[in-house]
Amino acid sequence: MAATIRDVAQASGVHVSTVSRTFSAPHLVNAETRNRVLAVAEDLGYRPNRAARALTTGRTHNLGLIVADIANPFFPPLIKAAQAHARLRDYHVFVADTDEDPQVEEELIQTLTKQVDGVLLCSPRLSNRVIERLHQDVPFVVVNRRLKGMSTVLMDVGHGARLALAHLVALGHRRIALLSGPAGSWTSREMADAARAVPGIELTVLGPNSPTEHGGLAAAAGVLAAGVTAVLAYNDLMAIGLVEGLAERGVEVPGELSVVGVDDIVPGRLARPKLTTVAMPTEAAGRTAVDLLLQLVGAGETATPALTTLATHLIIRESTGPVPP
Amino acid sequence: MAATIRDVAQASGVHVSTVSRTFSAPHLVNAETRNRVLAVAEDLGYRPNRAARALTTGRTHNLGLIVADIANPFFPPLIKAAQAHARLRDYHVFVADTDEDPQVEEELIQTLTKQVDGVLLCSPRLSNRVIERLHQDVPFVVVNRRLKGMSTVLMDVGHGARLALAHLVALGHRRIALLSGPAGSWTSREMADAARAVPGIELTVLGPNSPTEHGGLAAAAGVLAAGVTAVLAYNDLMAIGLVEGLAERGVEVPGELSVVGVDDIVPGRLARPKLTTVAMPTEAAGRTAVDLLLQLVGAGETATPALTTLATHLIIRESTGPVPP
DNA sequence: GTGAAAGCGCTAACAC
DNA sequence: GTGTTAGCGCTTTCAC
Repeated sequence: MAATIRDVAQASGVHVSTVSRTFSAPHLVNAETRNRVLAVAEDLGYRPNRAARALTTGRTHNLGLIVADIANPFFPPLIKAAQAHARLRDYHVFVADTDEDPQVEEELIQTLTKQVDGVLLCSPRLSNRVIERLHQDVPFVVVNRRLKGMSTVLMDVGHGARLALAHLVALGHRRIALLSGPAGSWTSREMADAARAVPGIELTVLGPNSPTEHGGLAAAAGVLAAGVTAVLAYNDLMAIGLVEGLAERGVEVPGELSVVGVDDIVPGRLARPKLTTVAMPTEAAGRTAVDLLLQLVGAGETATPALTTLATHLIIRESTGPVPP
Repeated sequence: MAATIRDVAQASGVHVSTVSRTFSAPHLVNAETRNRVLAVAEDLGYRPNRAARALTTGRTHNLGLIVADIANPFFPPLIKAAQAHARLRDYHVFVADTDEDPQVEEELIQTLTKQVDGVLLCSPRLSNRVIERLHQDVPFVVVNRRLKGMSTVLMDVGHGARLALAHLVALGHRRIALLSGPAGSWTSREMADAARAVPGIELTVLGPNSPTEHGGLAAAAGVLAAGVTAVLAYNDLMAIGLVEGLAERGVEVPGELSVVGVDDIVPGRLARPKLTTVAMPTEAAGRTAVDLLLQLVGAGETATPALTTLATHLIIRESTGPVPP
């Protein structure tokens, strides 16, 4: 059985409140007493119970981080950056995976709510209504989704899509397909809006698709049927799957069809042809999100939501080339 | 402000204990009363506070999962399998990343201890001594590390190494290098032990190396200096980095040198040449670990540690070939 | 079937 | 500088 504050109090001949102070407000206790308490605590292997502490203070010093799919290489750099950044500020980050399921997402948020001081919501799939309701119970920072009244970190994927399309147009492409992502994805809608506004191209929007390798693989037939010469995919995973699907059908990339992804994940750099992609500032997003969240947590009721938009850029590699004759 | 049990009690004209029972032992309360309480709770948006509940019951219904590096594609499938498996049993899994830092690992375990019912330790880097000490405060299941007195899930990487080596020997290789992993890795030691026992080969052990793409890249020079014709790397990431490093030096794989990885991660399948590798049963490991942990949690003090060893197998792809003449 | 009361481990006034 | 006391949100005897 782990030692409690009472055991330490008893063993060191002081009262529990003194032990409590020794840990949460050391300067308020006599150096001599403090040392004795500390020694006894060490001896008994006592560690303050954070959950119990949270019950009275209302502060857990934990943050929750919810992602749709840990297996998507897009998220780990964001997670790691957030964790490292939070740790410097004496906060711990607990990650949970929703498996792209809104129901699970809601359940996880509910569970986390009382065990953390704030939640980082990455690319949520939940409806605005539900998010707003859940928001009443715990501070949120939302990444890659625009929600009024909530602190938000956006990656400027609209700009990224324009860069990608400009690159394709410069290579001579006119008939271009956009492989959209999951329903409910802000990023996907943002890309589509940006793409539709680009003049001089004939855009076909295909989707929604699963934001995975398999989603891209499954989309290959539709892409060929659409009669386009270039494709902008919702993300790199989908782009990689598409390239595979095309290869299976004997279609060469970039010889016969150009493909651009979004995210700049590691596998995109490893695949052949190396993937041309819109790079997303995932690490900066993780750090910024933690900053905004801690700001909210510190401010309490008076918190003012903030919006940060992070820049994206295009990385040209091998999966794009001139339009075939 | 979130509603508490007291708000619900007041609003539905019953006492808190009845509300409590409605949620934790519904069969003990009159159907009519129960429905009224449920309706009021729903109305007020009441959710039982799990942290407070845990304080009295000693059960949080949360599990902690500690990994060295979320960004290593080896872990996500294990994490996802564990989460899915746990959810079916009404448990939530919180993931934390140690960044390969034993100090951080210890800190995270300390923090998690009181907020979860048990911890899944994947490929821990901590010393046995420290793990044993921490184990006194919370049930552990350890994955890929052998610790007496603790429930353990092992992947039979020794057997995998033998399969890989046999494959290389069959291709004519005799001078083979083993790129070992991080210090403190059970997997790495296990591979080395198995490899050293294989007769008829001349083994060079190189390392320790960082279990990342960069680690493999950095090892390329040493591999060439060793004058071997084939390499077995600690994991796929390292193997991929090695292939890159060799390519930079104009050495072709598998033409001039054969490379085998371990793990069977997605990027290994995407890279060119496609990586020959020892497949690890990561998903089964995640599920098994949760089972063992829940068994421990349910048993309380009387828990008996169990050991499960999971089989590995070899996947031959393109990064291995006959020894050059 | 429901109420009353004690208590989980801790903090935070308030006394002294 | 330290002790006393109440209470965070909940469960769990024990009465009734």
